[in-house]
Amino acid sequence: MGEDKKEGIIEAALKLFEEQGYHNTKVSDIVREAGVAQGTFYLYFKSKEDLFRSIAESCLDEMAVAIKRNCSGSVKEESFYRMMLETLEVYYDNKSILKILNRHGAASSEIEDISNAFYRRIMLVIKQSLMEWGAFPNYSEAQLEVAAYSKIGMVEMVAYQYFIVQHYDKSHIEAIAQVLAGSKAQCPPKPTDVVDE
Amino acid sequence: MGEDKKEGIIEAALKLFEEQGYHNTKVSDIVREAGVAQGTFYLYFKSKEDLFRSIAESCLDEMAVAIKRNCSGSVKEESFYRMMLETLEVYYDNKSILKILNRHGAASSEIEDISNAFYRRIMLVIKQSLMEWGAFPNYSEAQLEVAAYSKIGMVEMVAYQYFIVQHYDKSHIEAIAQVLAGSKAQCPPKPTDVVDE
Amino acid sequence: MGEDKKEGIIEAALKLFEEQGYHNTKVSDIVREAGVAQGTFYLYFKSKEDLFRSIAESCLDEMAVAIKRNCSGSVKEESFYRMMLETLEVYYDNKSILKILNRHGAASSEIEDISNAFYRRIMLVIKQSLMEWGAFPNYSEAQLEVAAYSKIGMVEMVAYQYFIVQHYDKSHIEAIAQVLAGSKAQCPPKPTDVVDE
Amino acid sequence: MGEDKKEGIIEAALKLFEEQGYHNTKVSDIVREAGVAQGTFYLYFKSKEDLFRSIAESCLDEMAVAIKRNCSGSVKEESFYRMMLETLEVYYDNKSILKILNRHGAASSEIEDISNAFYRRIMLVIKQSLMEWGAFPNYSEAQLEVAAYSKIGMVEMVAYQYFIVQHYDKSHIEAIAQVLAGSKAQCPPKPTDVVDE
DNA sequence: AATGAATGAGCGTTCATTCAT
DNA sequence: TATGAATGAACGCTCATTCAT
Repeated sequence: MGEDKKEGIIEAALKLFEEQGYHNTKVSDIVREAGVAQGTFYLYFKSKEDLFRSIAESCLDEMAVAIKRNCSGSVKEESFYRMMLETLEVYYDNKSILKILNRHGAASSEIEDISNAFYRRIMLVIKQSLMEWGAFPNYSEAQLEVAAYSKIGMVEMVAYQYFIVQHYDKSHIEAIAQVLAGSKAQCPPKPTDVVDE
Repeated sequence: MGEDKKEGIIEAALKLFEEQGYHNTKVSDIVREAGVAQGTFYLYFKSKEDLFRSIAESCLDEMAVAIKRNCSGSVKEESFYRMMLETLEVYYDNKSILKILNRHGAASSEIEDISNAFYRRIMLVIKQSLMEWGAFPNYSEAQLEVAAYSKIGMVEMVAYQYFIVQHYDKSHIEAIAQVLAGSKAQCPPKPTDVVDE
Repeated sequence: MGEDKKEGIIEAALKLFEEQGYHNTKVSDIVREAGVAQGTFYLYFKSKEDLFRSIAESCLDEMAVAIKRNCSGSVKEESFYRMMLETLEVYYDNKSILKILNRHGAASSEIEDISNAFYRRIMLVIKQSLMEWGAFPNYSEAQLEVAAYSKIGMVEMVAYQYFIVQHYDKSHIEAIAQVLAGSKAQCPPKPTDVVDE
Repeated sequence: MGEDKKEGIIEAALKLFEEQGYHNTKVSDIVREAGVAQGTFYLYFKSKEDLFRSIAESCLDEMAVAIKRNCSGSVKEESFYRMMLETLEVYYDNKSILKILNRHGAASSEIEDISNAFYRRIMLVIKQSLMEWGAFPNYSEAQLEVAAYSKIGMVEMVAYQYFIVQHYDKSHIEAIAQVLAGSKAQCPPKPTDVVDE
């Protein structure tokens, strides 16, 4: 039953942080949303920032694990397209944390560190794949890292622009991945029922 | 004379926002740093957020103008490399605002809108260039937009990782641009005196 | 068996109150120290203050009884010296409660009343003795009371200064009592290994 | 005008601390009593405890100065009687702080230190006088210190019992001092209009 | 224009107490 | 009797903003 409450607090916080950002969300908002008392919050988290750190940590870890699982070892023909696709899907599934961190910032240097560690982790996965594929045979390690970071940047920016700013749903992922992979497949036009706000 | 004070406040704020973020910087910090009185702040800015908006607006506008100037019309051989290089340089010169927005977030939906408008503006510049170059002759408008956003994502991520997280100086810009442009030139090894923290 | 737990709580509280004072000691500290659950506390005490009252009451009562026993009826030569000595010993043996009340206060008017009643009780014992000894044959009742209170003040201040502030051990009690009694016996020099802090 | 507010806060705090004790007095009580805003409090004091420390420090310092001024150098016939009288008067005039510290405790180890330093300071003044008077020619330094502390204890206890618990007014000071000095003068009976509570 | 003392709404956190098991 | 998760009222403190000078 205790873990139920903890889960409820995390879910409430995730929702509110996404909607209004970390600084605009009060602990009182979170506990009201979660249906628990003010004091209950502090049974499970040392502080509001501790909650955020905990959420960021677990979400980013989950993302890193998923990306690693999806992107490693697949040395097939369309490898790069698949990597983009799988990574986009992970970003889609975790757009809450993406939105929170991108729109509202890290809120503390500890969370910043966690975020930076996340990027480094993904970068290493991608660098590893690039090496295994022999994609850039004459690149140095340092160059491969730049290339890997640039792939992350591509995915993150389009994920942010299309999933968050423009509210695209999952049906466009493949078309977007094809563009990122350099393929020429048709990218469907922006749906008319989805308006930028 | 009044404009001197306004400039002083802006500079102080830019410095402090970069060092500690928007939410950790108090108006009292800004006026102390600027050497003016508390009340003077409100002669020039409606609120703390108004100051941030004003800073974000002008910095991003400056960046957009610089990128447009540097990236438009240059239909030469190494066009894409030049675009990456020029854009990286603009990012380097404006790494303060980049750091503030990436690390600490937008702090209000108005600033978010400004930020999104900035990306859209840059995207249009790049899309225009891609069209002029005939880089992707059979891409639809929508696909070109995805491609353009992905370029911005590349630049922004590497600019963040190398200029901000790893404190690279300007001397590495060309090498990084070459990787982003897909060139094979040697990327200089990470300087030993610069450590990731 | 329940009384074991009650005793444990009282001992834990006495220890913690002495170390950190009443206000700095949480009920959760006490139950942790006593090794019982939070709720158990309220089986034995109405409230945290009720516990303190209970402790103060029983300690002060014990002291009053001891002082009365030691100081009454002994109409011998060195009467006054013996009174000072015996009282100092009682204070020494109860320096915990002395420290709590002197350093950290009464914490409620009820406890204040208990403390005041204690002093009045001791005062009456001493007044009685003074009368029996004929120490101040021409003093009025009121004057004897002032004299009695002044004796208590003497003992309490030196007990506080030497037993609590300066951590003197029992071996100096006689020397101190001699000074209080106006005797000329040698007061041993302050031990060098005990430093005022 | 700023110092007016600071004074107002100090006076309000002194009054409320005396009436209800440090822990029962909220900052909101103090500012309401002083007629200033909540934030104004923190213009003049770092914290609630800082205010208490500041009050304790200045009151005790004032007392120490007054006692030293009154008790030093007067090597006349009735020296000891005068010392008791003057000291009682200082205690009477500062019964607020006496009441606060005795009834409600020191509230922090820093304030405890200030209090202990006060006692030591007074003790040294009294010891000095005892030496100058040749009151105890064959006492060691250590014995003189015990004697000095015992004098302070006498005064403090009777001051507490008569000025605070029993609300005696200034008219009884001389009679009390005579008893403390060992004189035989008549101590007036307890006034009937003043009741112990 | 410039000042800086004053404001007060608002928030994160604590902790004595309760109650279902 | 014993537990310990849950409660919620209460408080110290912050800081963006105002305004009399």
